[in-house]
Parts: sequence; C-alpha cells; structure tokens
Amino acid sequence: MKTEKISELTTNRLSVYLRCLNELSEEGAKTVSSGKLAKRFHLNSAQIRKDLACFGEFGVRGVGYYIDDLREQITKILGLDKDHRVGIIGAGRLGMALTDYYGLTQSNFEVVALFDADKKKIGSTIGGVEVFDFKKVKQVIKKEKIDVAVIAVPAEYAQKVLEEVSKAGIKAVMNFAPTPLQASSDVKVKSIDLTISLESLSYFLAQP
Amino acid sequence: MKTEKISELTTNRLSVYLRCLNELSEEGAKTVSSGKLAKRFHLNSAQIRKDLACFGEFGVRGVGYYIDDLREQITKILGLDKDHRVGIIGAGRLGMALTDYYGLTQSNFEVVALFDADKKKIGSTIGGVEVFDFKKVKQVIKKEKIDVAVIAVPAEYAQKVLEEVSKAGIKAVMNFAPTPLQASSDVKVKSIDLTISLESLSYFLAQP
DNA sequence: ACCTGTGAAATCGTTCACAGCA
DNA sequence: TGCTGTGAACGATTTCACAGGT
Repeated sequence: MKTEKISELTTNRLSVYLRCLNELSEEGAKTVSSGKLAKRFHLNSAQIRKDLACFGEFGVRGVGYYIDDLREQITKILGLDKDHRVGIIGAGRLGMALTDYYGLTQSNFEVVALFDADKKKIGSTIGGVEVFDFKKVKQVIKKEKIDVAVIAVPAEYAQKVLEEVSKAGIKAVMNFAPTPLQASSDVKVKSIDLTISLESLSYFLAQP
Repeated sequence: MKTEKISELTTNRLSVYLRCLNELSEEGAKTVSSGKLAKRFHLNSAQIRKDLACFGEFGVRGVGYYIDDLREQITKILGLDKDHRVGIIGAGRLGMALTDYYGLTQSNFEVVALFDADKKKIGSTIGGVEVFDFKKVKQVIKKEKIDVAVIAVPAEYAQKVLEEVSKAGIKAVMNFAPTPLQASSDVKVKSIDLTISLESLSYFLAQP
C-alpha cells in the first residue's frame, strides 16, 4: 500500500476497471486475475496491480480478485457511494444535451439546476430541470446542495463563471469552454476541450 | 529540429499556442518571446520552445517569434489550412448539440451529415444538416467526402460503428461513447469519456 | 501452478541552464 | 542585452521480472 499522492491517471483508470468489473459481474464471474482483466480489456496487468495497490491489498495470491468485493472497494475509493448534485451553467445546446445525457444515464450524478443569463430561457424547464437566473447561482447552489458545476458557456465568460461558483463553495468543476481557467488550489477543474481534440485529429490526418 | 515521433501532448499544446497567438495578434502585437507567452498564459517557456523546435526553427534570437508567421506555421502543421468534413453518428441530443456547436463555431470543420438507425429521425434535418440512414453510412461518406467521424451513440454500438466507418475509409474518429474502442493502427481515435471525468471529480470530492 | 505485490529498469515528459546568435 | 535552441538533469509513468503467498 502506497501512501504517496495518487496520480489522476490512476483514478481515471480506476473508473475503467470499475466498468470492466461490472461487465464481468453481469456475466456471472466471481473472481478475476489482473492478467485476465488485462488481456480482455487491453490493459497492462502490472499497472492494474500497481493502481490497486495504492489503496490496499485487495487480491489473493494464486486466485486473483473477488469481483464484487473489488467493485465495492473501487466504488468507495471513487466516492461513488455518495450522490452528487450537478448544476450546469449555460442552457445552450450543449448544456441542454448534457442535462439530458445525465438524466438518462443511471448514475449517482443528478442534474438539479441549469443557469443562464438569457431572460427568455430563465424559468423554462429542460428535461424536468429548471433554468435559473445566473445571478442567483450562489443561493440556488446552497439551496439545492449542488456540489459539481459544469461550465457550458462561451469561452469569454468561463473564468467569471468559475469565480462565481467558487465563491458559492463549489470544489469540483467540469469545463467545456475552450479556454484555460485559473482556479484556487482547493477547486478541481477538469477541462474537456473539443477544439484541441479536433485539431489533434487534423494533425494526424495531415501526416504524410 | 527533431525528427523523432511527435507526442500527442505536443500537438495538443500547439492548439493552445495557436489560440494564444490569435489573441495577441488581435491586440496588434507583432512579435512575442517564449517567455512572454509563458508568463501571460501560464505555460513553461522551455516547453514552448521545445515543442516548436520539433517542427523547425521559427524564432529569432534576441527577438522572439513573429506572431503572424508563427500562426501560419502552426496552422499548417496542424493541417488547419485544409477543410475537414465531419459526419456525426447518432442523432440523439449529444449528436444534435455537437452539430450545432460546430455549426456555430467558425472553423475549418463542417458537419455535413448525421446518421441514425431510427426511422423517425432519418430524413429530418438539424441545423440544416440531413439525418441519413446509418445503413448508408459508407456511400454518404464517399459522396460527401467526409474525413472525420464523431461517434455519439450508446456504448454498446460504438465498436460496430467504428468498424463501419473504418471500412468506409475514415482515418480520424472522435468517440463520445463511454467505452474503449479497438481500431487498426492507421485509424486515429480520440475518446472523450465524460463518465471518467466525472468520476475523477467524485474522487477529488471524496478526499478528506 | 497460479497470481499478487513490488523493487528495479525502461520509457516518456518536463524543466533547467547555458552556449551562441542578433 | 535579450532571446532561441538544446543537451543534461530531473521527475513522472509504465513495464519488467521475480520473490513470496495460496
């Protein structure tokens, strides 16, 4: 068991392992070895063992891992045994699509509020979720106990939005605006930049 | 000038540099040093120089880089001097949102077709883009000269979709389905996995 | 025989520090 | 003096390889 800082690469992979285990569990398997997991899901077995070893000794030598037990452990490690309440800032197409996306997915993330500055949108509901005035973001976050914010506004407003939700006590933010954001160190920002991804594909296509 | 393989991290940063240069250019600046760029956009100056050095010697000692010249160079390197035609598979909320997103963004990526298996959707248009029967994906890709595919279908269909578009000659794929995909080595797949990102935020929130 | 957990080695990426040019 | 381009140092991550447990 490592006590060092856990890399984000490791936590990302934990998500992947959990998915793999869910699949195996549905097939009725009881145990699995890191080698089998690696082969089937195209991972590296040493890496699986190392990642898991950061959090404890979950395996049994000669046997492997008990699937349901390991699922439970990873669920706890990732904090997926607790529900999260999500607020999406920006009720444009992307915000709406994300609202629906998480509405459909059965997960422990629930979208409970949308925010926008556009008077025409405020008060309407999308997939059962109300659109609030962004000016009221702080009070709604408190009232609805929102703990995850999703930024789906144009790039030029993103930093301002981040500052407002931070002031309201949000510690976890997912950013879709194509711009880097400055956050204080106790706020975690994950950025998903579609432009960078597309341009990276373009680079690949441009190679001779 | 390096002749080694270029890391994806480098090409991703090239996108970022290009954005920064566009911003500076709009402000009327003519030249910029790696140090200035680094300070202003919170990057590392040595890394900027190293990244650029992979592709040539674009700078002038004692001066820095000529902004418009460097913009042109990076544009060429990333293949952004050529237009790309995008087909989105899956005309659900996400596919629709992405269609609009790229429709609004003025870029060299144009969404020219949507695909779905749902008879009710086939034939309709979203933001001026027609929804085609997925069975016709190969012929539409050829006819419309589509070179980038976006997978926005449920996870269980994603691998099948990838195989079909690969057969149609697509070499660049952006995948939004929360599942890893197997592609032949001449096809570039970029996956954006919202579930992994959210679960990683959940891990952060779960830390004491 | 099989499999975990883990040091050691290899690989990959970032940052430093400076020679050399304008 | 100011700045680039780059070898060298450093740090992070992945993979190997094997001791040790079942």
